[in-house]
Parts: sequence; structure tokens; C-alpha cells
Amino acid sequence: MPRKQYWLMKSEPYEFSWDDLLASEHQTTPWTGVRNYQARNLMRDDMRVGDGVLFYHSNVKPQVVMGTAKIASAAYPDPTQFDPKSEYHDPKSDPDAPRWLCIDVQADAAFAAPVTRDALKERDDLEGLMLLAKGSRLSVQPVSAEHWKTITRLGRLKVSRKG
DNA sequence: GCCAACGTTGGC
DNA sequence: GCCAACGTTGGC
Repeated sequence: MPRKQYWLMKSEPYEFSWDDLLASEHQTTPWTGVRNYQARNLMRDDMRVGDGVLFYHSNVKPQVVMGTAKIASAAYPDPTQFDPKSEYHDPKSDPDAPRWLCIDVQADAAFAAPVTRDALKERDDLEGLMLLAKGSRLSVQPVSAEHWKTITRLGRLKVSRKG
């Protein structure tokens, strides 16, 4: 059994949000639309069922890690690449040798206190976190076990209330 | 809205 | 196989 690994997956919430994931059947969704070879290769070669996922809202204010999810399937061909009506349609992908893959993602636990990007940046124990690297655009990123521990701890903190 | 960083495309 | 042009990502 390979050691459990950890990932961060970005989603623009107006495309697909954490709430959308919670509202999905079995709180599970196929992670379709990845059109980057490096991200595809991570899904194909490195992700394993049960791996941990930080669910991140990108391209919004504030950018925030909403909670944890799990990899719920091995990689399989992304059906949207063959759907002419999909914005992710790829006419150059051969059905006999699909170019793009997806995996299923299942919600695990919502953070009591969603962790903002700003909060991550303020810490001094997240050096090397790919999300914070300049110019990092990869939508599927590996996260070290140490960084996973730090971020999930932050997320589980009770929200402090004033008054 | 701007723009730097990055990936992909296509001419040569 | 190089690399300029182009399109996209995504923080700011």
C-alpha cells in the first residue's frame, strides 16, 4: 500500500463550488475539464483512492480553502472531451486513446473556519506550498503531509465570535 | 481591469 | 526542434 498522499484542487466557485460538491449525489463529483498535461499526469500516475484533497476556491475574493475531500476513483477518461456541446470538448482527442482524464472527488469535511489565502501567506511554516509560489497556475497540486496537517488544523479551529 | 507567468500552437 | 505569437490563469 502506498502512503497516503495529499493534494490541493482549485475550482472557480461560480463554475463548481464547495456547496455544489455537498449538494452532489453521494457528495461526489467527476473532476472534469482538466486540460493541462501536468495535472493530468498527476491524476493518472500519482493519485490514489483515499488520498486527501484540499478544496480551494480560486479567482474569487477571498480565495479560500473550504474543506477536505477525498479521491474517490482511479483516473478514467473525461467524458466532456467527447461532448461537442461541452466547453471542454476536444475534437483532437481520439476515443481509442483519450487525451484527458478525470477522477471522482468526494467531500470529506467542511472546515469550521475556511482558510483564506491571506491566512496561509501569513504563516511561516508553509514554505514550499505550491499554491503560494509565484506564478503557480497548476489546478491540481501536491501538498506535503506537513502542510496538510497545518492547513487542516487551521480549518478545524472554532470560529471565534465577538460579543 | 491589469498584467506576469505559463502552456500551447504553428511557422519555419 | 526552435521560438515568437497567442491564449489562459489567477492574484492583485
